[in-house]
Amino acid sequence: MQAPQDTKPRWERRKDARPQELLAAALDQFVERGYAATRLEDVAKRAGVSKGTLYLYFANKEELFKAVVRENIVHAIGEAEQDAAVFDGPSSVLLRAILMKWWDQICATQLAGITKLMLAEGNNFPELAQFYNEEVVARGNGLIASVLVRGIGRGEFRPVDPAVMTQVLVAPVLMLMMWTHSFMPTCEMPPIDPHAFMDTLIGVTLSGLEVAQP
Amino acid sequence: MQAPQDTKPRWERRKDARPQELLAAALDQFVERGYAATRLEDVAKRAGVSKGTLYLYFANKEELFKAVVRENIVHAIGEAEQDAAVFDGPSSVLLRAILMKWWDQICATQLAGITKLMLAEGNNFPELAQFYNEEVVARGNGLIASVLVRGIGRGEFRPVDPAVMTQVLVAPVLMLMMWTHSFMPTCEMPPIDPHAFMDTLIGVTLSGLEVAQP
Amino acid sequence: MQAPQDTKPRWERRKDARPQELLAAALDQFVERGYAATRLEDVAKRAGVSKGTLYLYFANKEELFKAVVRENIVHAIGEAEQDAAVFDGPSSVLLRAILMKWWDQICATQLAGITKLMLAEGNNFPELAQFYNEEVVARGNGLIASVLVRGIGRGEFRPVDPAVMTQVLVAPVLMLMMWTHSFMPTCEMPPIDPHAFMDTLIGVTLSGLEVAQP
Amino acid sequence: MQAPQDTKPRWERRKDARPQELLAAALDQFVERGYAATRLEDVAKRAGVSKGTLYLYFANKEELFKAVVRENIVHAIGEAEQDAAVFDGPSSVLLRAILMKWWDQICATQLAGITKLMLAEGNNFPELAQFYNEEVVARGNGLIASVLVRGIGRGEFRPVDPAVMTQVLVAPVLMLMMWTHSFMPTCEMPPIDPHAFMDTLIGVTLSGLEVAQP
DNA sequence: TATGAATGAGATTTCATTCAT
DNA sequence: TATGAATGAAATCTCATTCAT
Repeated sequence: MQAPQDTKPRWERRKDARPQELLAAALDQFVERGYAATRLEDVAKRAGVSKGTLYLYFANKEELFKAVVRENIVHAIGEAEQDAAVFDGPSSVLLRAILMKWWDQICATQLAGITKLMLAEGNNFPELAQFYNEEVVARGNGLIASVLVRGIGRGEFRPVDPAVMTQVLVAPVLMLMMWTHSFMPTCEMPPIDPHAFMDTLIGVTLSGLEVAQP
Repeated sequence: MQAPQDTKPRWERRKDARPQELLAAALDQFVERGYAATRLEDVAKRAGVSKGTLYLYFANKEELFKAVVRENIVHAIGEAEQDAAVFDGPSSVLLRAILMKWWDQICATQLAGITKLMLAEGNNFPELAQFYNEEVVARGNGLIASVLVRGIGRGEFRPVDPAVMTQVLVAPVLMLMMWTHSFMPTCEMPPIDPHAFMDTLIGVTLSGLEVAQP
Repeated sequence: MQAPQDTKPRWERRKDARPQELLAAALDQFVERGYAATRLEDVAKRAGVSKGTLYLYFANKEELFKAVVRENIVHAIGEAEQDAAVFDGPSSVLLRAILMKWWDQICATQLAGITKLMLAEGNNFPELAQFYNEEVVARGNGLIASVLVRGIGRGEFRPVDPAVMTQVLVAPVLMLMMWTHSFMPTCEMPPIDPHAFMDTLIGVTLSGLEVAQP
Repeated sequence: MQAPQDTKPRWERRKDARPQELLAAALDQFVERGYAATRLEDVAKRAGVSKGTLYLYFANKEELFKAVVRENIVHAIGEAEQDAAVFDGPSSVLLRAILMKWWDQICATQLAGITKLMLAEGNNFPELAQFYNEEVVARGNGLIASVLVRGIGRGEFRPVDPAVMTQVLVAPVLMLMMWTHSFMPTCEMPPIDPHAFMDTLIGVTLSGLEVAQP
C-alpha cells in the first residue's frame, strides 16, 4: 500500500506530517466549538497525541490558531496574489477568477467557520482580531482593490473608488457564506444555490463596472 | 419619610425593579462579550449588586440568559402575536407592520446582538440553541407564516408555501441586521440605509405576493 | 473569651483578618521553600483556605510576594523613615537606632529569609528583583545615607561619601544575617553572638565616623 | 580518513569527551539559573546534543548535578587531600596553600555559584543537601581540621579545638565568596580586594595559631 | 432580601523523563 | 551511541456556584 518511492521510515514521515495533522485537528475543533471553547486537550485527542505534543509545535493556543489561519486562509490569499501578479488577460476575467476561488476554497468549505469565529469572538481576543484583520481582511481586500485599479488603469472598468467597490463586492459573499453555513443548525434556511448566486453577483457587478463597448 | 403619592414604600419598588435592572445589565454584558465570555461577576457589578444577588433571581447563567431573551425578544413576539390576532385590516398592512416592528424593536437595537450571539455560540450550548429556536425562531417564523396563511385564505395573497415564503422574507432582514451591526469592528462596511432597504424589501415582496387587482 | 467591646460578628472579623492570615502563611512558605518552589496551593492550605481564595486578595503569585515584602519589610522601612524625620538628637544615636531596629525586626527574624530568597532567586525573576531593589534596597540604603548626610551637615560626622559609607555599614549586617540563618541546615556554623557583633560593628564604625571632640 | 597519529578514531575521542562537555554545559546552566530553574533541555542545547543524550550519561537531573559537583569540587578536595598527605613542611605553609587553592580554584571561579546554589536551594532538595554536606562540607572541613590536628600534634599550633577553628577559618572565606559574587546584580557592593583579604585573613589567623617562637 | 467570601473543577502551560528508531 | 518526538504530572490562574451571616 505504500508508494514504493517513499524511502523514509514510517515514523519520519509521521514527524514531517505531524504539524499538518495538528493543524487539521485544530481547524476541526476551532470550527466546531469556537476559539474560547476549544480546549487544547481536545485538539490533541483529535490528533491522537498528548497535550504536551501540541506545545512542541505551537507556542500556545493563540499561535496555534494563527497557524491554522496562515496555513489555510493566508496561504490561499498568497496564491491568489501570485495568480493576479502573472495574469495577463482582461481584468474582468481575473476578478471573476479571484472571487470564485475565494468561494470554492474558503467560503464553501469548513474554513468558512473561521470567518464566523472571528466575527463572533474577535471582540474578546483583540490580538487575534488584529492579526486577522492585517493578514486576512487587509490583504484580501487589497488584492481585490488592486484588480479594480488594474482594470481602471487599463480602461476596462469605469473609474470607481476601489476601496468602496471592494466592499460592495465582498459584502454579499460574506453574507452568502454565513447563509449557506447554517450557523444555528436547527434554524432552517431557504435553499440558495451558491453557484447561481455567485454567478449572478459577479455578472451583474462586472457588467456595471465595465466600460460600455461601442 | 415616603413620598405620599407612592403607594409602595421605596424598598418595595426597588425590589420589584431589581430583576429588570439585572436583566438590563445582563443584556448589555451578553451583547458586549458574548455568552461564554460573560462573567456573572461583571453582570452583577454592572447592575450594582453582588454576585450572590443574581442567584436570588436566576437559577444560573443559562436561566439568566433565557430570561434576557424572554424579557426582550419573546415578549416582543408575544405583543406582535396579540396585534396580529386582533388586527382586522388587509394582510399586507399587517405583514408590513410586523416586519417593521421587528426591525425597529429588535434588529435596529442592541437586541440584534443576541441574534449574533446565538448564531455565533449556539453550537456550543445546545440547550440554549433549542430554547432559542423554540421560543424565538419557531414563534417568530410561525407568526409571519400565519399572516401569510391569513392573506392567502382571504384571497389577498397568491397561494404560496407559507414556510418557504417566510424564509424568503426573514432572510434579507437577518442579513441587513448582521450588516448594520458591524460584527468585526475593524472591517468597515459600505453604508446602507436600513429604512430604504426595509421599505424596498417589503414593497417588492408584497407586490409580488399580492393578487393582481383587476 | 471574646473581648466584650468587640461588636463585629465573628466572620466579619475573620474577613478583615484574612489578608493578614494569607500574608503570614505566604511568608512562612516563601521563607521555607523559596519563591519558585512555593506552590500557591500550599500557601492556601497553610492558611486554611482554598486555592481560589488567595486570588480574591492577590492578583497572582508575584503580587502575593510583593505584598508580603510590602507588609513586612517596606512597612518597617517606612517606620524608620518616620522616626528619622522627627528625630532631634545626635546623628550617631539615630544611626545606631536605625541599624538596631533593622537587626531586631528583620535580620533576627524570619524575614531574613526573604533577603536570602532575593539573593538566591532574584536573577530568575527580574521583575521581582527590580521591585525589591526599588522598594527595599534603594529606600533602605537611602535612609542610612540620609542620616550620614545629616551627621555630616551638622558637623557630627567626618565628610565621607555617604553612598560608599552606607555600603560599608550595610555589608557586614547582611553577612551576619546570612551567617546566623543557617542556609544549609546541616552545615554547622560557629556560634556568633549577634548582639555583640552588632554592638561592635556600630561602635567601631561610629567612632571612626565621628569628628574627634577636642 | 583518520589522522594517523591519533590512536583512537575521532568518534571514539568524541565519545570520551562527551561527558565532560555535558558537565561543562550543566555547570554553566546551574550556576546561571540555579538548580530548580535549570531545564535539561537548555543544558543539552548548550552542549550541542539532544536531551536524550543527557540520559545516556546521567540517570536524571539530580545525578547530573552530583556529577557536576564531583567533577569539579569533590575532585579538587581530593587533590588537596593528596597534597596534604604527602606534604612534608610546616603546617602553616600547608594550611595557607590549602586555603589559597580553595580560593583560587573554587571561590574565585564560576564554581562559587554552586556554593551559592546550595545555600539558596539546599532546603528544597534534601537529598542534594545531604550529598553536598557529605562530599563537600564534611570532607573540606575535615581536611582543614586534619591540618590543624597535624600542626598541633607537631607542636606548631596552639592546642585549639580543630572543629571550631575550622569554622573560624572557613566562615570568612564563605563570606568573601558571597561578597565578591554579586548575588543581587543590581545591589552594588563596595569593592574588596580578594587577595588582600585572603592574605590578611590567613596571616592573622596563622599568627594567632602559631606557637610563639622564643 | 442581600451580601461577598469561599470553593473547587477545569483550563492553559511547563518540563523531567521515556523510548522507538 | 544518539536522537528528538512524545508523554503526563504538576503548577498557575479563572469563574460559576454556594452559603454563612
